Amino acid sequence: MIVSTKGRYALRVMVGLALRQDGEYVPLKEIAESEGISQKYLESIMTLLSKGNLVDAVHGKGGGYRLNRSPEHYTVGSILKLTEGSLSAVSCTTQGPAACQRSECCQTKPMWDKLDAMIDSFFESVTLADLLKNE
Amino acid sequence: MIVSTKGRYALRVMVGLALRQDGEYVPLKEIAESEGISQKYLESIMTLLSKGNLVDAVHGKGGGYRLNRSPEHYTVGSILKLTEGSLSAVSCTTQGPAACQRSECCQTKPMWDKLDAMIDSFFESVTLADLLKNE
DNA sequence: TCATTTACCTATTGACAAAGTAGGTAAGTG
DNA sequence: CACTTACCTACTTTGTCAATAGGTAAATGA
Repeated sequence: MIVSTKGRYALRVMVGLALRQDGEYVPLKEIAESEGISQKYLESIMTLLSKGNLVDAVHGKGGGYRLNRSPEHYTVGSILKLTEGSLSAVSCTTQGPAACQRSECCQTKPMWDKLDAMIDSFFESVTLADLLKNE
Repeated sequence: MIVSTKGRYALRVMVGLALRQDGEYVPLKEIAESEGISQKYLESIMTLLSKGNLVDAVHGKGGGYRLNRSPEHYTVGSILKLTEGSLSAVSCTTQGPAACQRSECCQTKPMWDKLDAMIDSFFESVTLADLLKNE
């Protein structure tokens, strides 16, 4: 599995927020309930999204989270890259040459690199707005 | 990560066997040493490949493993599917309807399905012979 | 036939990250 | 100033991957 729950939850939450773009802030508790995600676990995800400047966060009554731009300006890739460490299909391409001593002569590495590039461009080609179109 | 060491080792071993297609059987010990893989761990992988009928195995002196067809008749997909349980990028598309209750209404699922299909067709499009061409 | 070589089988361990839990602190609002 | 909300730090659980360990069965060559 390339994408963990963290990334998948993040994506679902972003879709959820995109559906209620009325300028209101949505409190974490409400998001967690409507998506059926543990409130505490979701906290760590929302903090990531907030620090990565994908959403605005406001404290106090009437506060919560909301998108800070329109859905077509978020790529799926930008969301996943923030929450997942790496989107690479294999570990040997991730951490530079240190990870695999054989990377120089490895007959399979070019294929992994090609796959990684393909996956990356796929995620960059899909926006939040595209996801909203699906039924 | 979508592909574990099991699958990557399997692929490297198959490439290694493809490079020495002289009809000789190559004992596990020799494969393990030339690839720098733990002998015992490799055992479990070779058993998979043998049971999946990707290689022939022969006991006793002069025995070992060898390919049972030419490299262009092995797709990377066929090798990885045998060693990896699933090549899916996310767990929610894998195990039928039991895995995710929201799969019916999930706005992101169509994207995951599309990605899985893309990855699958990529792996099916590459053969062992293609890997040998790379420098 | 028999010793050696080889593949095959079952179980266990260690390491590590993902997923979720718990409790407290700081900031902002009405 | 009380209440609501986000934010922070740490811990626990769980599960899978990777590797290890020790044995059994099959085949071969002498």
